[in-house]
Order: sequence, then structure tokens, then C-alpha cells
Amino acid sequence: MHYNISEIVRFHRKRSGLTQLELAQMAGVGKTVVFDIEHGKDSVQWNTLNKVLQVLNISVQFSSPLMAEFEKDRHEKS
Amino acid sequence: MHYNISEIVRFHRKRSGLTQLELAQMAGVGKTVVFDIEHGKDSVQWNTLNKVLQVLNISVQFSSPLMAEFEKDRHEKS
DNA sequence: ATAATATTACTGTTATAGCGGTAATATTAT
DNA sequence: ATAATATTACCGCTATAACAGTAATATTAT
Repeated sequence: MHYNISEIVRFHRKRSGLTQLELAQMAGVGKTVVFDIEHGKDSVQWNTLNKVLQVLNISVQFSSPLMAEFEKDRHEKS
Repeated sequence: MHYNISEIVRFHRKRSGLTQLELAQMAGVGKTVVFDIEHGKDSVQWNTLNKVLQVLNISVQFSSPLMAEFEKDRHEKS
């Protein structure tokens, strides 16, 4: 893997001048979640994590050797 | 966001010729998790999701306007 | 310095994610 | 076709994530 989310989130939060509480409120989650994420708790829920990441303007991409093909198949369907 | 994980996971699982049960066992999670993910349940835990993604060779990247700077700061520290 | 305020860290409770077991459905063989 | 097998979907139960409240720590002001 590469960098852990805890560091990424803390860095971005600090840079945006938000406290844990402010970030939590903007994301619509409990402050404990932000604390936990920044302390490396990876058992946070995916949707909960996403709420926080969205506030910080952090986007997520999935990649794999099959990804291009997936997107092709996916596009045919619509 | 872009494509949802449910489709990505199902596509990759099928392509690797695995059943939900097999994938779950390889990932070390319950079969219910794989089922739930493929049915769009985004309240799955982040670490649990990662276990499944790793088996399917799907990697995750985080990006943001500040990401380059973060990595620079991060590298100075070590 | 000390007090006041802001921020972060910890704790107990409640809602629920993940689990194994079972039922339903799909697939394959005869 | 029908039976046998494989796969997926659904169920209660238990472990725990998320929450609000409180305590501890850091920051700022006087």
C-alpha cells in the first residue's frame, strides 16, 4: 500500500484550517470518527470515510489491470 | 464519485472465476460481506473492503490539489 | 505566571456490520 | 424433463463502530 488515510486526512484538515469538530460537523458525522481516522483506525465505515474525504476535497480512484475493460463494458450498457 | 464499488467488485470477481464464497474465504471475511458489497451496501468497513479489493488486485488512490505537497512534506520526515 | 477558551482525547451506551446457518435460486448432469 | 450440485440471497445473533458527553490537553489572552 502507500500512505495511510490518517496522515492524509490530518494534513488536509490542518491545511483547511478546520478543527476535528468542525470537519465532523461539515461531514455530518460524529467528532469521534475524525479522531479515530486520524489515529489510524481503519475499521471506519466506507461511507463514513467518504463523507469526511468529500469535505476535504479528496477523491478516490480504483485501478486494476482490468479496469479499462470494465469501463468499456460499463459504457456499452448505458 | 464515479463508478460504484459494487459493480467493480462483481466484475472483477466474475472475471477471476471466483464465487462470492471463494472470494470471501480468500479475503478472510464472511461471505455476507461480499454479497453486501455487490449489492451496494456502502456501510461496509474500510479495512474489510480493502481485504476484498486486495484479492481482486484492485488498488485505491487518493488524490487532491494538496496531494503533491502532502507527499513532499511526508518525504522530508523520513 | 494564571485564567479563559479552544481543541483533542477518552468513556460508556446504542445502533448496526459482520458473522454462520439456512433458504432460495441458478447451473449442470443424467 | 428431474435430480444433484453450485451459487447466491436472506435470517437472527454477537461483536463493535459511531455517537454524545466528559476529561484532558493545548492555545491564547491578560
